[in-house]
Amino acid sequence: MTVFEELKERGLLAQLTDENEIRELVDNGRATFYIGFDPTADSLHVGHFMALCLMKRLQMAGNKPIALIGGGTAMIGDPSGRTDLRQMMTEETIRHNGECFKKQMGRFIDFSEGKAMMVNNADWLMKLNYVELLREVGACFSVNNMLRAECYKQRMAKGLSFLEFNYMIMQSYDFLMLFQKYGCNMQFGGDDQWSNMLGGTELIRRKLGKDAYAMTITLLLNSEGKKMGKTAKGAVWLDANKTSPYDFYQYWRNVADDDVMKCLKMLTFLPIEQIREMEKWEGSQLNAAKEILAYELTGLVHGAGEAEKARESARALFAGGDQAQIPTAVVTEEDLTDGNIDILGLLVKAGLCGSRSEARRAVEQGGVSADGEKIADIRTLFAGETLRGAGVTLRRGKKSFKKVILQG
RNA sequence: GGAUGGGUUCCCGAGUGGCCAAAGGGGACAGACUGUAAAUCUGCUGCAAAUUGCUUCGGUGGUUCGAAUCCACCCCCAUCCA
Repeated sequence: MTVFEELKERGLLAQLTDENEIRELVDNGRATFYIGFDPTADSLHVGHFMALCLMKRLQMAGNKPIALIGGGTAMIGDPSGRTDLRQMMTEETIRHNGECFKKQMGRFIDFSEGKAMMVNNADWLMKLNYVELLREVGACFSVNNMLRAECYKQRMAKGLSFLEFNYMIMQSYDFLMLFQKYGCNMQFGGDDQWSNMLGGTELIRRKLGKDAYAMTITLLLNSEGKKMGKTAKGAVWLDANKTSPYDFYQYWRNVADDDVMKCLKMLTFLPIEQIREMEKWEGSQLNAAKEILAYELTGLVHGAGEAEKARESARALFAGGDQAQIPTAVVTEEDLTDGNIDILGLLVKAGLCGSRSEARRAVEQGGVSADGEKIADIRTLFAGETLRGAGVTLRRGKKSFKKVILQG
């Protein structure tokens, strides 16, 4: 099976400018392609992960990836598919975020010896001259066409600033620069980037009379049509400090039945034959598929060791077993009053509840237990000494656990 | 620059002097049922030393015993006109 066929089989491809040409280039390792990542946060998230996986697959097939850090485009903010304007970020934040991105990407993509490269569009965008740009590039864009672009649709109702309107032009200019500098003949990105990407191929055709190609990756939506990798608390991050390996594991362990196979196909590197076998599973058997999915992804992002630990913790908590791997929180003497700490304070300290009020409700509704014993009284006290050594395993609801240990 | 309509809690959205920590819906959280799934039913959803107190309705001042609600100024958004 060729790379292209595999990508297709896995359902990763959404829109392509020229399927045959792209298949040719990609299957023969002749593509130099780029994917842009705007450093809008200090960590990559699941959405970026899909793109990185695609990069890796294509790299393994001999194509050359360029990871573009959008240090310049982040100064503007992509309005595509957004309902409101992004918060403007300072140059300093953007630079910091860019550095974080760089570090994380190095773990997925091999940047050694010309196998891949990383560039930052701040290098050329920041020094652009306004009038020059308008004459060189602005003349190639039709406002009429831009306004028709799908990516602005949502914003036409709520309002779109001129700043953001220019995003497409910046991204198109990136493609032109990469084409000229590095012979980059292809751009990949999320499906919401389609209009922006077409802007680039169009610009290259107009300025240079040459063909370049664009292809989008299917947005990973769950069965309810929402973007995956988002929780109520925000994105599922790849940085272990922002989303712990255990929480990351649990996110995938808990996907809906209807979404497991799709995730396995699109996100893991398991052989497609093996996934096809699993497709026959149904009912509670799917639970096993979810465990595989969670284990595989945690392994890819945090390493096999962490995946193993997360799986053990989960099994321990849900199936009863070795509890050594449960995520822990630490309290100190300062958190004690007269040598004790009450259940509400403990829940808050453990990070299981956001406030004492919330903790109170959790207890009152019968959702809290310590070492397997349900806590019924909100005034329950824990002597500091009982938290030493093995500590106490707190549970809130069905799925939130924390082991609390007293230190110092 | 002018006219009109707006800004309410995580989101949508009601509320136009006290009965308002603020209807209703969504989401989230918890309970029952389950397979760590979905659906369904129930509870719950500002903070706290918790039958009470404190902070919140774009911002700042003011009127009033009392303001999300009235007044003044300001900021922001949409629509139409220029």
